[in-house]
Amino acid sequence: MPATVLVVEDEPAIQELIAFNLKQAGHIVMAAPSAESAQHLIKETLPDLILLDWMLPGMSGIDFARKLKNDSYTKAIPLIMLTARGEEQDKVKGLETGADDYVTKPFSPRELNARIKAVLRRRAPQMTDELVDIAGLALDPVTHRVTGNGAPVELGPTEFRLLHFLMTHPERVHSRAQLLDRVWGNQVFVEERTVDVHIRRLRQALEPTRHNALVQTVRGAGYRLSQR
Amino acid sequence: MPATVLVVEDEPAIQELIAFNLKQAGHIVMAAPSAESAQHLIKETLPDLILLDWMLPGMSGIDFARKLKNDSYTKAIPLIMLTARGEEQDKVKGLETGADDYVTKPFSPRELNARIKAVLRRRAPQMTDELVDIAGLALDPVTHRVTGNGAPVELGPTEFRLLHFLMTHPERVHSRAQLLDRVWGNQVFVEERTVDVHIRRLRQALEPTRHNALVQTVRGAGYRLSQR
DNA sequence: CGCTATTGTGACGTTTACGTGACATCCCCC
DNA sequence: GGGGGATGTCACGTAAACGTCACAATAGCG
Repeated sequence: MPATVLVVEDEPAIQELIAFNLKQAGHIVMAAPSAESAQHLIKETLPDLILLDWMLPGMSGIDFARKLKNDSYTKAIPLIMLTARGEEQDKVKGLETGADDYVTKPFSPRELNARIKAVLRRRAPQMTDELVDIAGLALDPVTHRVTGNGAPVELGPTEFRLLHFLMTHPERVHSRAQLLDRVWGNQVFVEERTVDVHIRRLRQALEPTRHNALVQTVRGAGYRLSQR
Repeated sequence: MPATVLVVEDEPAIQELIAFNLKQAGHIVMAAPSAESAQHLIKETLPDLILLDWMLPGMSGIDFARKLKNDSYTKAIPLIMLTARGEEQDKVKGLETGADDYVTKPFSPRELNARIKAVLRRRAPQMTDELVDIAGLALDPVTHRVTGNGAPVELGPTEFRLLHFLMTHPERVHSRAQLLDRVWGNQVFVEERTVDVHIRRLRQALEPTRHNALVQTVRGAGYRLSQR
């Protein structure tokens, strides 16, 4: 949930205000006063989100936005434009910047945070919402329910995500590092052995329906979910 | 017949105008400035109606409409296209892609509301007006009344909408963010924990008839309405 | 058959998420 | 303009979930 946000804004006061708020919300903030200086910052750090002021010295925000959306390297980065009231009617009209949202100055910190959250949520990697069923073990991402041969299985959030990932990638060995990446998220610092503990908890929960045998240990490599 | 409407429109001025009018008419409004950003929003919130601008940055409104109508998941959602004057010759094309109606810019709020009402009446008998009954808990959207085993249940407006949404989308787990989108509207900036408070008030109101057990907490995920 | 690297397991302290009551504010109707 | 319901937010308590460790068990290897 904490994201790296690049703020491209030439007015120091506004820039600092935004930065302060974003930091409060737990995000990592980078700042650039112009499009030019923002360029290599983007290439270097690949922020999760860019806040781009409409009016900038040098290359305007519009042109910069267009440029970003034309570059395959930066195209996927969500973009929120900051516009001042009065600029919208004429200038926004007909533009094809590909911005994901707009915030009109003056804005409240709460509004900004909400919009950021919304934009980040929308590009969230949606794992398939389809029901997975392997050997009588069924996991439904929509209802968040797991059943073994019809009998309900109780899982904690992490065990649920772990099982979901294993079931959507069966027959394949996953190292602890890979599991940490895909199940925990790549920006967390946890011991690799923690995976073992959660695997155990998962097996324990699957024991009543004998489905625990599906979760297999591959010595020296990691874990695997397999029917055989 | 309050409905949740998604407005896909890239010009903030027009977007805000439409949103204002829809809210006046009692609808819940969500907005997205592009087809790409609208996609996730649709999957998450299942709006009752989509207002789609003809001209959009990135994927055009036409292509997006076609895509929506080809997806079984979104096919049933009524669609109204917004076209600018001079694009009229394309109306036919728009209707061919599966749009249920079109509105030409500039339009009057009255016209827009009328067309929305017509489309909703024609297309969505399942969501808007029908009485919902789950395990003896009955909710009537028309009379705005809720009864548990015949006994009246007193709810505030927000709790009513919350319960209505949960009852029309049962078994499914809804994150706090999704509930904020669907029950509050995503242009309202409210803390996620507020959902908890309203869930509690809802449970409290349902307590006398033991129907509070229908509202379940799914730790780390959200809330769910279920018989089991 | 014994040694060692690797994994299983139980326990424990800490963190996080949720439930709950209180409160301040807003808004509408009287 | 004032009173009451509705709403959003905060603070606090509790219970579940988490991560880590220590030690036991196991498998693989020579």
